[in-house]
Amino acid sequence: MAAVEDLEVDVQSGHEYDHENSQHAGQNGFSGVQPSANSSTGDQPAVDPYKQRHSVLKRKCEEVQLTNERLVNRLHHVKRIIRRLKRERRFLTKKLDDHGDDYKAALLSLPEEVSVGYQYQPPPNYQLFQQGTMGDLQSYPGSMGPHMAPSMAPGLLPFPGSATITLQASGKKKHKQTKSEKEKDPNAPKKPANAFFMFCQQRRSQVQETYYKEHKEEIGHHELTKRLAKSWNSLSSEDKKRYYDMYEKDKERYEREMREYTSNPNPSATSTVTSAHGGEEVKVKKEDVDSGESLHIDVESSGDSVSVGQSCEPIVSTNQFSLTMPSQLTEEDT
DNA sequence: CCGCTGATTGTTCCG
DNA sequence: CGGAACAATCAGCGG
Repeated sequence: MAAVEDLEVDVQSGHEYDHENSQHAGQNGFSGVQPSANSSTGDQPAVDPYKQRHSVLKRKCEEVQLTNERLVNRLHHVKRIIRRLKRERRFLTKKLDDHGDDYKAALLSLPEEVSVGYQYQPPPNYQLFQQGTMGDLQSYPGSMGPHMAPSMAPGLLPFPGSATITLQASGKKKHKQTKSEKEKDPNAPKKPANAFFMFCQQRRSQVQETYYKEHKEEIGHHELTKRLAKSWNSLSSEDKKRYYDMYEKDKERYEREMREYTSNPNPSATSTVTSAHGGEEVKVKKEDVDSGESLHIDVESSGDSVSVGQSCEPIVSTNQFSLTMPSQLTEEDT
């Protein structure tokens, strides 16, 4: 990658030019083989300068290829580390929740510091860990033990920002051909939105409003998603439980619709039932008049299951609450 | 104009 | 078990 920039090579010496020297070089970069006053070309008539150049370039290409392979390996390794650390985080937060520890306040400052400079923050016990006085880390689920800390050292991620971007870009990547190509019926019931998505649907407009008040401009959707994720992560477990319950309700809805869909794959019937999905509920509450009808239809169509209707109510009520009490919600956001 | 991308977390499914 | 896909959202961008 970066080695491509340094392809100006002195053929005779094999050394790379620095940029100052290369200014004296010929325009084609072949100055090393150009006949000069001092070079006695007659001494080495058999050596083809182009072949020399070719071999040097070939060597350079191999080096670049090697570097790329190393980077790819490193990428896989870092991805594994990230997964393990996520597992560890889940484990630790669960433990802290079990102990009733108020760790959320301490966590709030961390993402900001990380987001500003992508500086690696060693965990509190990192020094103890390095000194070998903390063997407890081995008991973490998925812990890599002694290998974890060195691999997360800042020196191993020379381009912190780019590393993150690369991971995310490669992480998402393809939803092109594999599963979706099999049979993606547009009339099939939508998958249930998970707890975080439920949370997003509820809080999206609030965060948008808050941002607009603060910055006098519309929030970008990526920034919006980041903020939602941040506030989701700072949510207490009982607050999250609300949304997990909503997910369970929506899952019941999904399973019910799937049963109907598999037994009677009638496009018109299923499409109306699908409107009970969480995403529709959010759209609904934006438009006052239509919302009444939509909500009504949702509850009616759900028939025996009151669950969908129940899951609707908190959303609407919270949103109304947000409109009347914006200040408190702003506090919640921050 | 249509379709893809990205930013996020959590769940499910497949190899 | 790991990783991909997929749920919502929509501005921005490319073809």
